[in-house]
Amino acid sequence: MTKEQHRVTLEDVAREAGVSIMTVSRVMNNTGRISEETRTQVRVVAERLGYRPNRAARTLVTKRTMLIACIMPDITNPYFAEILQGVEDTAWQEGYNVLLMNTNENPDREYAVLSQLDDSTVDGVIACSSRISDEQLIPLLRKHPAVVTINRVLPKDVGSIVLSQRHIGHRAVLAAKYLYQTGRRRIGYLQLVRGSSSFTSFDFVKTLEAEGITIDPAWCRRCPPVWKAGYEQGKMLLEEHPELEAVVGGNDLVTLGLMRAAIELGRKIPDNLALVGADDILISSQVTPPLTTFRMDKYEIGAMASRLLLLRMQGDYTYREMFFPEELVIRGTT
Amino acid sequence: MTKEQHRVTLEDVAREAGVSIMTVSRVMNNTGRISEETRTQVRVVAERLGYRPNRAARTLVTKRTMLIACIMPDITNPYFAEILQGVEDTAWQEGYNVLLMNTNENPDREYAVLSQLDDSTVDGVIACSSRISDEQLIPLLRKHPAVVTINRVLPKDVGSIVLSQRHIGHRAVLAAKYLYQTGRRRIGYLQLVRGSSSFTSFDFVKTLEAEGITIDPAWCRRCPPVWKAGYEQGKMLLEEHPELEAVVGGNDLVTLGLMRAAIELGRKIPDNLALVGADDILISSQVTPPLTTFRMDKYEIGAMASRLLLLRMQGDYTYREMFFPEELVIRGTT
DNA sequence: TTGAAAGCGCTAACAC
DNA sequence: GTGTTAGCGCTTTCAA
Repeated sequence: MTKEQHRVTLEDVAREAGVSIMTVSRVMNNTGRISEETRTQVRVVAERLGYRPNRAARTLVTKRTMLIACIMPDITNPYFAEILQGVEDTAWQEGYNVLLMNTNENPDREYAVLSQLDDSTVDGVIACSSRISDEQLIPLLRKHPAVVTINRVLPKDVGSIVLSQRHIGHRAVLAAKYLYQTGRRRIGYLQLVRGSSSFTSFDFVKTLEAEGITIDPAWCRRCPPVWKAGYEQGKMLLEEHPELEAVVGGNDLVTLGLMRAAIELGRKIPDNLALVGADDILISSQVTPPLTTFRMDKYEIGAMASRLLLLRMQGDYTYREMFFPEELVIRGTT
Repeated sequence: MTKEQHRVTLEDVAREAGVSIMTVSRVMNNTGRISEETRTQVRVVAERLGYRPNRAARTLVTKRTMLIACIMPDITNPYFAEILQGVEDTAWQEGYNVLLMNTNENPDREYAVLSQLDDSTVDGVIACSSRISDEQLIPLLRKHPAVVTINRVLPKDVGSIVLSQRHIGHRAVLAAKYLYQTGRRRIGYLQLVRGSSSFTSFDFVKTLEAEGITIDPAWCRRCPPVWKAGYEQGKMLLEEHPELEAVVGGNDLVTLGLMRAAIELGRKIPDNLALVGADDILISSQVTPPLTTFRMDKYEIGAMASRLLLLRMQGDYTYREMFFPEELVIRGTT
């Protein structure tokens, strides 16, 4: 396309149609009272000239960008990809486009992204599974007119929230309890390292202790939330602690990484080692043996986040908290 | 955050700092010659007031949005997720944000998305694995100042392209030839249905015939590019044609769906049925047996698309064509 | 039902 | 080095 081409503006259409630019503007936006005659006339001319409203000009005066930002730790993690799909579909249906800000599990990048963002860029922001601390996150979110977080509790005045587990670490504890019920005693934990307050090994040990389940802190290991790290950290964990009878993973990806390592180390799953994941991604049901994990409606989590954001963008600042229950899916690894 | 809050503008900073708004503008953009003294003075005031440039206003005058659109068939397909990651990382490094337009494998939605987009919304567009026909796609792309496609050939004046196989269907043919070499004769094909010109069963049969390999068209089946469809269509294909010795899949997702169906039907892989996929997603290496498929650098494909787009956005309209070679990865299914 | 004027917040171009 | 002026293309407001 030629770069020098004059962009068709309201003025061009108005001149050509023999009306004022206000009339054209009204026709294009379906606002105000316009005679049927003028309306069609303007429509025809606009069509012929190929008129397209200039988004920046409109935004400058209306202060609405029709854009929302979605901040995600890692879109190559199927868990997040599905959530994003839900976010985007719903936003699209309501006439919004999504600015994707993938942070690659890098807290610094998340911080930079959030700092860069402002209300002249987007009308609202969805922050999914933030990897930065409340101390950093909350002040940044406060600067935005409309905010929804996924998997992060927020002061009620900052934004609405969507959660996929009752409390952080809730699934890990459920998993351990289930493993205990099935007779496993030496239960390890692959804790996700996320730059933000997460459910630590300490929390894991303490919580289970209260339930009468004893966990050796040495059975717990910190691990970045990606497959390769699960494989590497999992291998080290199993080598150092061959006595482990079971491991709970922070997400399915790391659990499957550990499972691969376990198989290479000659462990027989589930007899020799039991495994529980956390978010039921497709791959988990397809490996052998299939992974016991927690299922939740990821698409709907994303869609709900979009809906809650929409409400806020429309001026309804009621705090809302949606909880999507997780369901233990028992498969071949336990 | 209070909605009524007055946004800090250049004027506010200028007044407060006792200079003109142009001086502030220059300081904020690091353009023109400004005395060190004024510069720091302005910076301090801007900082104190929390000044943030208004993106819409800037866009209105500069005609640059600093946004690129990335149109993708399905971000829950790990193949596309990785490409998108490459696109976004590279764009981000260059100061651009990415507008994600996921079309859910729906050609109508892709058409709608592309029609809606214009140069007041984004500075450039990357269309990945378009599912609409050239007749629809090319005219829409021509309206954009800067375009790059992934996996789609384009007239040289429309945009640059990034390809992950030599020709459409190239990998399927390579796969069939490889299967033939390993002794398989009755080779089926799970052809991706994509609303756009794809490599059809007819092409598959014809091309292989020229190589001396005979394929019965009844062994070929059309299939939407998602796991579930691969499972369903795969099951029907195998039930109707138990004589099949091997199947080539249009992508890894459908091939793995078919593999699941095959296992349920009691087929032993690879002895009783051999399988070849097409894009080596993580899951393919983790299933049992691991899938023979083609490997390519998906992240780099996306990153390259961003780079080529950047060149065009900077006014270098040289047509460029990048080809990322695929590599056959032989694993347990053959 | 239509139009004129003003201005959103910024930068380009030119003056001083 | 710094300021003034003139818009970018649109919608809001008010007048006709």
